[in-house]
Parts: sequence; structure tokens; C-alpha cells
Amino acid sequence: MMKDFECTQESYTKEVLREKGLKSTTQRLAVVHILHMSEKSLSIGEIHGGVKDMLGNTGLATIYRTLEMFEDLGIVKRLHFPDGGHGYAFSQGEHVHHMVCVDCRGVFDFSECPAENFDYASVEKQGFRVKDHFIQLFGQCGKCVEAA
Amino acid sequence: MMKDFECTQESYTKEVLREKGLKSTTQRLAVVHILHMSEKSLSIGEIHGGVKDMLGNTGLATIYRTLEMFEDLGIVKRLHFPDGGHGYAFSQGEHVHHMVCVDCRGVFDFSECPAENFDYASVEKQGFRVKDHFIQLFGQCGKCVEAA
DNA sequence: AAATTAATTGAAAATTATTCTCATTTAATA
DNA sequence: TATTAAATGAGAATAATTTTCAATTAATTT
Repeated sequence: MMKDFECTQESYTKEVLREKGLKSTTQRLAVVHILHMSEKSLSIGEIHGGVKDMLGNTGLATIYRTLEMFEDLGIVKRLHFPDGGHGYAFSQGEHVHHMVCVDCRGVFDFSECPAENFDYASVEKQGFRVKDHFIQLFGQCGKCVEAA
Repeated sequence: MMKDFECTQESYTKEVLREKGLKSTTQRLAVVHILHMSEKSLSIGEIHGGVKDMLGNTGLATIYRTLEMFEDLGIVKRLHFPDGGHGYAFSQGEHVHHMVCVDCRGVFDFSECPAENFDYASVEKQGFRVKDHFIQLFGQCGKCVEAA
């Protein structure tokens, strides 16, 4: 009987990296861990802080490099806030969307696609071809609704 | 018979500004004009360049201030590109969405909301209240499809 | 039409965010 | 264990954004 202390997110990430011939470095796995632990989306600075807490010194450039790569690989999703800031949330490579709380930046993901039944052809003017979409819902989470 | 050289966008903007007790400065109207003339979304730098062409020297800070304000007022929408960059497009205060070409950053707006029939309640977990949404479609415009 | 006034601007400095370079380290493989 | 290509860290370089404050301007009043 095999023990497996790895969480799904961690082994998923390792798998994706291996498939692409990329290395599963301590830093990269720490980023996954930090994001997975958090119930809110995290800024670059927060992720950097978290990784430093886990590993000791870690270059900020590594965090940038990792997040960019993770976003390309679909491991992480970059969220956009009204104030112009960005947050990152784990997205496990599936087609999930995020609902974010504008007060605390809490993030809730869901797999139902709000545009699921949309007829893209109806808006594809002048030969435009829709390839992808980005959807993000804004609102207030339960805690912030109560606190208000 | 009154002459009216103003475009809808310009008078719309003046109206919104007046309602809020804000001034219709030359710089602000120039930003509207530049965005309205362009069939692609523009970066801050491009807008700044355009305004300088129209008015001579103009502070970059003014462009930032104007765009932030316009976004709050719903006059302009900030778009997010996969490379992390941002673009701005006129949005006339209505509920429009944008389809952007990832090659040339061309922007096409449409009023049909892809999430129109979505039941938000189905994803509002733990008391979350959805207040707004951001939707952006990605793809290639007709010209870039041909060019490819 | 000139005076008034509060909002806005420009310019430059300050801050923050992001990217780059390259010598050193490390994960994966042989 | 040795090898090697990929990845990291540190800090410099660059780019993006915000701030400050004196000067200017749009809207309003006289």
C-alpha cells in the first residue's frame, strides 16, 4: 500500500511539467502549494512572500517566471481587479472560471461556463474567429456581505 | 438649423462629465477622440502619443488620470491581453463586450451578452453575491486570419 | 466680458512593477 | 555518481504608475 502525501495539485503540476520536459523545482512546487492553500487570489508580492517563508530566500524573478509559465500551461489563472491590480489563482488546467470578492479578493472557482450556450457566430463580424474567452465574475463573498 | 460637428461619443462624454461636476477639458476630449477613431484598442502609450499629436505636449500623468476616471464612469473599458499588457477601448457607457484580436489587438464590440441567460445563483456559493462580470473574447480578426 | 474659484494639468521626482543578464546551482538522466 | 540542460538568485536595467505642487484652465458668477 503506497503512501501518497502529495496533494492532487502538486502531482498534477509535476505531471504537466514532466510532459513538457520542464523541471519540478522546489520553487515551482512551493508556488503551487501557496496558491492551493490560499482561499483568496494572491498578488505576485504575496506569493513571493509565501515562498520565502517556505524556502528562505527566493528571487522575485523566479516568481515572475514561474507564474508566467504556469499561466501558459493553464495551471494558474491571472485575475484582473478593478483597481488595476492582478491576482493569481490555481486553476488545475480545467476550464474553470472565477468569482472574486472585490473587498477581500477571495476567489471561488466554478466549472459551469456562463457563456456555455452562447452562439459565438452571432458576434463574429468581418471574419473574426473566436478562439477563447476570459470571464470573471465580481461581487462580494458571504463574509464581506455580512461585514458590510 | 443647428450645426453639430460633435460626434455622439464626444457629446456623450461631455454629458457624463457635466453630470458629475467634472470638467470637459481639451485633454479628456482628445482621449475620447483618439479612442473613437481607432479600430483597435490602444495602450496608454499610444493614447498619450495620439493626444500629443493633437494638442502638443501633454503630461503622461493626465492620460493615466483620465483613463482611470473614464473607466470608473463606464466611458472606457480596459482590456487585458495574454502577454500581460492592457488596452483601452471606448465603450459608451453601455453594456458592451469586446472581442479582441490577439495578433493586431483590433477590437470589435458587441452588445449581446454571452452570459445573458446564465443563472448566477447556481454558482453563488457560501453567500457570494455576483454584482458584475467581465467578459472578453479572444481570437483572430478577418485580416489576421488571412495574413496567417 | 472680466473676475472668481475649484478642478485640472504638466513636469519631474518617487515609487512600484517587470524584465534581463550571467555566474552559480539543481533536477533529471545516463 | 557524472553529466548536462534547465533553472535560480542577485542585482542592474527598464518600464509602468503614482505623487507632489505650482501654474493653468473650464465653468460660474459678477
